[in-house]
Amino acid sequence: MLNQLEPLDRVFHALADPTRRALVERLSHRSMSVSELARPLPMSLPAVMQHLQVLESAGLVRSVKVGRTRNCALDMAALGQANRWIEARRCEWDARLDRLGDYLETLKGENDDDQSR
Amino acid sequence: MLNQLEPLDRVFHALADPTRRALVERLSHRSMSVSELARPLPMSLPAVMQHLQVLESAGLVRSVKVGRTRNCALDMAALGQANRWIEARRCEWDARLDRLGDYLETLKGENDDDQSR
DNA sequence: GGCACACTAAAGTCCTTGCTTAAGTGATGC
DNA sequence: GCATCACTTAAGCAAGGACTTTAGTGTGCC
Repeated sequence: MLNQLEPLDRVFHALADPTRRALVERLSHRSMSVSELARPLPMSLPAVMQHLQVLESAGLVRSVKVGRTRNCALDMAALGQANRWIEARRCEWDARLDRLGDYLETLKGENDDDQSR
Repeated sequence: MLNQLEPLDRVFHALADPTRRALVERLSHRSMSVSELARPLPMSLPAVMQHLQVLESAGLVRSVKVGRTRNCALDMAALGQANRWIEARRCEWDARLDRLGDYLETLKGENDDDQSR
């Protein structure tokens, strides 16, 4: 990774970890505090914090400190970015299949011409 | 990462690298040989091979050897998997917003009741 | 005030990644 | 046959990731 970390790098990297996906999954139901998120997980609280920092720097999670607790909420925008990249690939893929289909149609047409001659 | 690598882990991890996304992007236009994929990239051919192996083990790319060249093609199925995971999060998020909306409606209704008394 | 609670920061360890170079292997073309 | 082309394998290495433990910091409650 020679170049600056692009947003998509951070988003996909954040989602590549099962613990972080589990956090996102639970936050998609409702927002929670750090310790509430950490409670069911088989690791230390600092570890969970670090995962949350990864998610936050990817833009997937936003958090605000209220008193001594930090409340974490999902931010769908970053997920939307990832989604759009994937959708763009599908579009190009479909366009490719269309071109292939057109090409085959052309071949078929030429073949018909040959036969009608 | 204590547990076995889940499919989604591999897919998102594969997509987290800009070089690999570029490969997927070009393969979404048309399939290519390894050296054709490697030509524009500023790294050695073994490095590109390793990226392709990551993509292939994630199920994003399939390849067949024809003579002495290996032809690589995109496999949309794995991308679909990633897409579905993201969509599922969005659904849950929307459901959460609906519940919130219902709750606010309920409050409003109760408030109206109070006023009509 | 003072104790507990909810984080936060720092340092250290071990494993994985993303490259590199060098040395194969196995078709293709003359 | 033999050089060339298109990979393939292996080894090595610097950097980054996923934890840990230990030691703070700032709030809330009695």
